[in-house]
Amino acid sequence: MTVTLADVAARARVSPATVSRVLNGNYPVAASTRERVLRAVDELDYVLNGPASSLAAATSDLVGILVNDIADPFFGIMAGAAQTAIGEGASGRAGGEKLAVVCNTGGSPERELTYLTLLQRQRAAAVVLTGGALEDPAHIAAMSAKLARLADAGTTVVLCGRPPMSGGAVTATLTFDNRGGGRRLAEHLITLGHRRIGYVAGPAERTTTRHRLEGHRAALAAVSAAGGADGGAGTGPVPDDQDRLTIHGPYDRRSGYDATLELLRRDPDLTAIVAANDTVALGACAAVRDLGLRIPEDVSVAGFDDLPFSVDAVPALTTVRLPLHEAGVRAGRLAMGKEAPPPGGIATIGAELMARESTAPPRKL
Amino acid sequence: MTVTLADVAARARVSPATVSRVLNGNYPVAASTRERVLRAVDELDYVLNGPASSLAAATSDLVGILVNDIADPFFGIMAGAAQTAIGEGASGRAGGEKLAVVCNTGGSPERELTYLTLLQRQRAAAVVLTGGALEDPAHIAAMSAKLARLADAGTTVVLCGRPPMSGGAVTATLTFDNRGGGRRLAEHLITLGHRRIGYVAGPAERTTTRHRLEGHRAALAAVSAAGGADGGAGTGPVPDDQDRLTIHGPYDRRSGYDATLELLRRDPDLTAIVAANDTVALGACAAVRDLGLRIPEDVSVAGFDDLPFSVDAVPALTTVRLPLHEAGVRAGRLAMGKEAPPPGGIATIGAELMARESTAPPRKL
DNA sequence: CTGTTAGCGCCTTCAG
DNA sequence: CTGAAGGCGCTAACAG
Repeated sequence: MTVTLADVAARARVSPATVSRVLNGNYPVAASTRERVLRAVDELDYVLNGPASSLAAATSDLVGILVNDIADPFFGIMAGAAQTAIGEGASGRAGGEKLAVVCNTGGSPERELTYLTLLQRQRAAAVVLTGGALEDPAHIAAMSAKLARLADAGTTVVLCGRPPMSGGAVTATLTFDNRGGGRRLAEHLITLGHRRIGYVAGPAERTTTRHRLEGHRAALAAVSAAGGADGGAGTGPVPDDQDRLTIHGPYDRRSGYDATLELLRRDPDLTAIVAANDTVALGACAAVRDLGLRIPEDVSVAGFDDLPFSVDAVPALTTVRLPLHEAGVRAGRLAMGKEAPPPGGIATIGAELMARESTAPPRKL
Repeated sequence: MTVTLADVAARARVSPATVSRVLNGNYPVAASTRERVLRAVDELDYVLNGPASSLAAATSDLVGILVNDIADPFFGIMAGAAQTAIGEGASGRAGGEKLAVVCNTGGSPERELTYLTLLQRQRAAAVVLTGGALEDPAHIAAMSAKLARLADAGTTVVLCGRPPMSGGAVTATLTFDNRGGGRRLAEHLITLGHRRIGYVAGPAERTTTRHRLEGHRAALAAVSAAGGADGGAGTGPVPDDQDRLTIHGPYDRRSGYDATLELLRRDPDLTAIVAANDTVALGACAAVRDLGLRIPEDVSVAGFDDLPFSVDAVPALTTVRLPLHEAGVRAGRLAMGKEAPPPGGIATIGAELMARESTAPPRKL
């Protein structure tokens, strides 16, 4: 029924071994012979049997890219970039094409592990893990173990937009400067004069959430430490119990909407809201408006990530730009071994403040 | 080095065949034996060799989901839903999990074909093609041939959000009513009194683009046909040369921005702009504002798809809702054979008008 | 219910 | 540069 390598060999009047060699292009073959084989392949419409060749060669051309939420452009942009970087470089049709493939964990630790097992089962050539990680110790241990096993089965492991992991299983790590971004964003607001700032954080237990929040609080703490001197420039002191001004929730607009309503209820004097990311910020904006308040005159709002739609928000959203595309491309190249890992295996990717119209000095009281 | 099925068999003191049977769970095995085998699997940390089992069984647990642009939530939502529908149903750890995997073609016909070949090579269990198709005859022929080959190699083929293809290779098709959606959106504008409507279309040669545009024009043609009677209700007659009021471009905000500027230059009396999708509409809104015009007082703007951010646009975007999540889930279930194909293999999925604040009656002249 | 026996289709030494 | 032979790890009939 299905045509095999042997059929091609027969038609080209060579041995199966020769056909294999021209198909893999990793061994010298006479040009005329190659020609003949290629023609036979075409005529027979032959397609290599992946499982068979993976079995024999003990490797496959599968590369897995794990994302937390495929419907979120944050991941879509990185994954698309990585996939492109992995897929290209193979000319024409058959070559050493890798099958770059994205797996959506939905943020579930079980699914993350399951996908890794499935990928291990397929003997994947490489695995790229994107986005923030869960901080649960049990899960971290399970992940480390799994990655270690993948690594010594020959799978390259790359982390993209995720903090470094201990244990030598990871080939390269590209980590975002979420802490620095959070800090710069807070400093921007502080400079504008804000002191009472509400924070709609991402899901608890996630590294991204924690780092952004830490940066934010560090900047505020610096103001408090400076005391009356600097504090006087803004609208009063920095509130003591930051926890009361922080609400955790998922990375969606609903969370931003609900949390903002609650935050403004807890403290109607808030002059600014910082959101976990741009999507959440959109929800926050909607809530502020529904309360009859203006942005930024009454309340400033800021996001994180600088997704494509953020510049078109009204008013244009102040946010922190992460070079998602570049990071994805680099992760893809790293996974393919097309690029040397950074010194120490870890590279930190900068986060740049994008000050736009959704933030302004607080209204004079 | 790596532990194999035989190792597990030895440790559990059974034959390899028995181990295989408990792992695949498709054959009766005594509970006590199963227990013993499972324990051995755990102790040895055994992971099935995918390629080997695919080779022997002549099938694999890979399911491919092809998307045109993974960074676009339109595809992300469908793909995520499909992936979830495919992945679930397998309890615990090892079971008959499918590896649902998304492949990003970037809208390139070559990559679409390449991915199909790669999936064919892996002997994928099913393939889901999402989103609009290219109308190039050569590409259609190549796709039909490729899908036919996949189908008779036992791969299930499902189309999701894509028009039906001739040839019996496709198991099921879920097609969006883009034409009806385009028509209803235009009718909405016409009812409001608009007659001079600019249209920022998607890429030429794509079915989605054509269908939405056809619906739009059909509605306008109906007004023209009605003549002065109905035409008198709006701001003048429907312009003759619709082509002049239509500009094609990619599905991004930049395209919406640039095209809107050009459209308004060509005809400053335009009272409404319809965009190919919501992302494009955002760009159109930005252009309208940058021109110093108000939405919807001076110019109405409408999108298509109803992506999550559209309700938070300012003003909230009038658009056409496509049930992307539901369609994705259904496509996933169809691909897994968990659901019977619709009668005739084809189901049309409705598109619902979401009238919001970005559209209003045109300003009186 | 469980063991035995053959391959699945290809890659990879090893000769020539 | 090319052919011959063995085996990758697993599943699928068959027996028992």
